[in-house]
Order: sequence, then C-alpha cells, then structure tokens
Amino acid sequence: MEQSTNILVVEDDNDINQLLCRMLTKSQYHPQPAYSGTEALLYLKQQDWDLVLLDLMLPGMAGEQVLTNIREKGSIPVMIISAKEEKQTKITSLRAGADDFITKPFDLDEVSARIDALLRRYKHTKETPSQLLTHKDIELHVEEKTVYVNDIHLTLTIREYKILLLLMTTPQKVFSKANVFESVWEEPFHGDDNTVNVHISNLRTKLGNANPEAEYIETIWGMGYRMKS
Amino acid sequence: MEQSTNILVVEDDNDINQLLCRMLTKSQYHPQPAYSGTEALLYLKQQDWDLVLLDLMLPGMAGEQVLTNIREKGSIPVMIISAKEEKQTKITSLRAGADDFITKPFDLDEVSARIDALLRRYKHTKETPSQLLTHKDIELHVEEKTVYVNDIHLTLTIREYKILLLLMTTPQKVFSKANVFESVWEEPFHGDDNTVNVHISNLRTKLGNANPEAEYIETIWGMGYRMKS
DNA sequence: CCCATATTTAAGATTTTCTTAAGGAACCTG
DNA sequence: CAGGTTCCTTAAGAAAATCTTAAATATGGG
Repeated sequence: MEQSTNILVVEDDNDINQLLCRMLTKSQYHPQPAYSGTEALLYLKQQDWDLVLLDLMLPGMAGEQVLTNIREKGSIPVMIISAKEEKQTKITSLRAGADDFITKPFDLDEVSARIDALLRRYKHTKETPSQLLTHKDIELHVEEKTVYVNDIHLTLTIREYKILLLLMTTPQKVFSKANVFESVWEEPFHGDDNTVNVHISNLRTKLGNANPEAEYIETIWGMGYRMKS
Repeated sequence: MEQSTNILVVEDDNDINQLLCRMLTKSQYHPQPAYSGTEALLYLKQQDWDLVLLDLMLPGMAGEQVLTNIREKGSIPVMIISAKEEKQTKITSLRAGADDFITKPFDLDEVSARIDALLRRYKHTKETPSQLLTHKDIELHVEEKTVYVNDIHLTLTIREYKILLLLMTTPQKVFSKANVFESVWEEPFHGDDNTVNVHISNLRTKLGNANPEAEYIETIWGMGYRMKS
C-alpha cells in the first residue's frame, strides 16, 4: 500500500516556493505551498505532514514561532531554509528543534538529498501501525475495522472493536480494567468497572460463537485481561 | 536510569579527532576515537553506538565503505565530516545513507548543534526494552505479569505475585513482615503477621512444585524474608 | 417522532482469593 | 533440656472479583 508523502513548503517568496514545490513534485512528493506563518498553522491543524520546509522570515508569524508550535505538537521533521547566514540563528534553530538548516542561496540537488535523508530516517522510525493484527485464528484489519475469526466475519460494536484492538496490539500485556477503560473510553477511570466487564463478556460471546473450541481473552484475577496464548 | 551516549569518532587527523572528542565530552557524551576505517569496523562490532562521526578519506578502509557497512547492519545516525567540498560527494553520501554532511573546516558549535539534533531524533524513537527479573531459574516478566520457574508457567494470585516481585526487586535485602505487609497490602501494619505467613507459605509451595530441588525464599528468624542465594 | 441498535446500569450467580484459626514444627535462650 | 517465641502448614468460612443476563437509557438515522 503506497502512501503519499506530504510536504508543507512555508516560503513567502513566490519564485522560491514554486522552485521548491517543483523539485518536490519531481521527486514524487506532494508539496503544499504556504506563504505565511499563519497559513502554515492552518495546514498543520488540518492534516498530518511528513516534513516541513520552513523559511524564517515570514509574514503573519515568524518561522521561529511556527517551529516552536510544531515541536509542541509532535516530531515531524523540520528543515529550515533561510537567508539568515548568521551562525547563531543556525544553532538556535537546530537547538530549538529543527532537523536541518540550509542557507539561501542553496543548491537544489543538495536540498533534495537532505530531504531524502531526513525522510529516510523519519519513515524508518515512524511507526506504521500494523494494518493486519492476527492472534490464533483472529484477523483484525485495522484500516477497514473488520474482524474475522476462523474466516467468519464478526459484527462488533465500536466498543467491542476498540477493546479487541487494544488487546491485540500487545497480546502479551495484561491490561487492567482501568487501562482498558481509559484507552477505549478516553476518560479518567472512576472506579466502576462494570461497563468494561459487560463489554468484555459481550466480546467473548461473539468470539466464542465463531469458534467454540478456542479461548481468546484471558482474565488475570486481580490484575486485568490479556489475549490468551 | 541514565544511559551514556556513545559516539564513535572516525578521523585519521589526530588534532581534529581530539578536537571533536573534547567537544563531545563537554556535551556529556562518551566519545571513542578511531583513526582508520578498519579500526572503526572493530568498534562497530564490539558494541552498540548512538552516533558515528565519519571522515571519508581514511587509511585502511574508505569512509564510503564504512558507511555502507553501517547501513547494512542498522540505522545508527551517521554524520560525515569531510574535506571533500565537491557537491557530488555530498549528495552521494546523503543518498548512500548519511544523515548529515559537514565540510571542513567546520564550525564546532554548528557541529555540536547538529549532533544534538540528530541524537534528539534518534533517541526519541529508540525503544525501551521490557523489564525482566531473574533469580536462580525464576523469570518474572514485569509488563506481562508472568512468572516462570524452570520454564514452567506459574499461576500466582495477585498477592503471591506482588510478594515475589517485591522480594525479587532486591534479592539481597531482608524484608520484615511489616515491610512485606505494607508494600503488598498498602496499609499500615497492625501487628498480626499471620496473613503474610500464609501467603509466603502458599508461594513457597507453588515455587517448590515447579522445582523441588531448589529453595527460593529464605527466612531470617526474627527479621523477615529474602530471596535465597 | 419512531424504531433499531448500542451502551450503560443493575442484579444475581459463579469463581477465585483472602483471612483467620488451629495444630504442629523449628528456633532461640536461660 | 525445657519453655517460650516465632514460624509454617492446612482447612474452612468470608470476602472480593468476575461473569452473565436483562432492563433501562442513550444515540443515530429515516
């Protein structure tokens, strides 16, 4: 499954922005131009990005501020492209969270190679959630949110699906009821575990209906649940 | 738990090698100098490294070859430091797997900042291994809350598990009954130790059933319990 | 608004674990 | 050696944890 690489190009100089976007397109990436710091923020909110090319001198919001904002939110690679030749700016940016710093005028091939290097490392370490989880004869297709047991399609409710997904992401791990609640319901656990109990029971029933021979979810008394090996 | 950051510095020029090592030491890293490509390979085989600083013109084996070797083996960050100013060498290296390319003469502060940026990204994604406690032939997997003795899976109650976990975290230490009670029950000790006695007895029985030859828990009369060596 | 479905709450049943009591063994001291 | 203290083991009843099912409530779509 081929996923496109989306790169945000934040550069107020029209010609340079287009130059960079053309280079990126030629490398099979999907560039999105932005001409101000504030415009960049809107795009950053809108979707995930694989890399950001960031000028420092921008209208609306300075590049330094955008970098800070990006770093507060996550770990996307950021390459600074700037006319500011000062050594101190370079070092401040790198220490503030930038992954690379290129000064204008730049060599396009070098920029391209450095982008590739950055993406190589980012993509290598970026956790692509496994698209298919299996355990015994359970198949859980993450993208499609479908579950098969013994090649039989299960109709799970969203709660049931999320519980099974949680357990199957780390089949050896014991998830306490509080863990399960907080992960699936995304609220603080308030001490009453009966809702979790009921959903676990419902899930067990559905799994068992598909294959009565097997047991899939194991209770560790006093501790919680895990996938049964 | 603080882990040291080990950086291999591969540079045949003595002065430059020392300069880099001093800078790294000042940044609290642990540098290891190597003066040839072949020497670098020996160190790479010997242990894991967090980053490699690599010159290209080296005796014994060219830096390009060392880079190829590193990339075949794993994903350690590699920063090339080279006198070769040619644009083509820079791009070839970056595309061959280098993470960064600095030309000599370099600015030490910039090198330092780039090293920090590289390590920041590398350390951010490094996985922390799951915790395992062992004593004699007992294996206690903390995350999974499972216990094996002599490769036999033990079914422990939560009290038994917690007592064993407590004793195995510090196998030399004598834990008084009050210690055990307060740690496992998380209540103030009220003087009656019979509950602890019973659980210790039950735990001993389960351990002994798995391996009758060995003794695992030792009583120190008048003081408490510890793991038997 | 009505209906179907999902979720939560409630209640009773089942399973597991814990605590306490009692008898006996082991250890320590005078 | 005897007596007192500490510890160990076993069994039974109580308590806690968990499971299942049904009823009540919430949600979303037509």
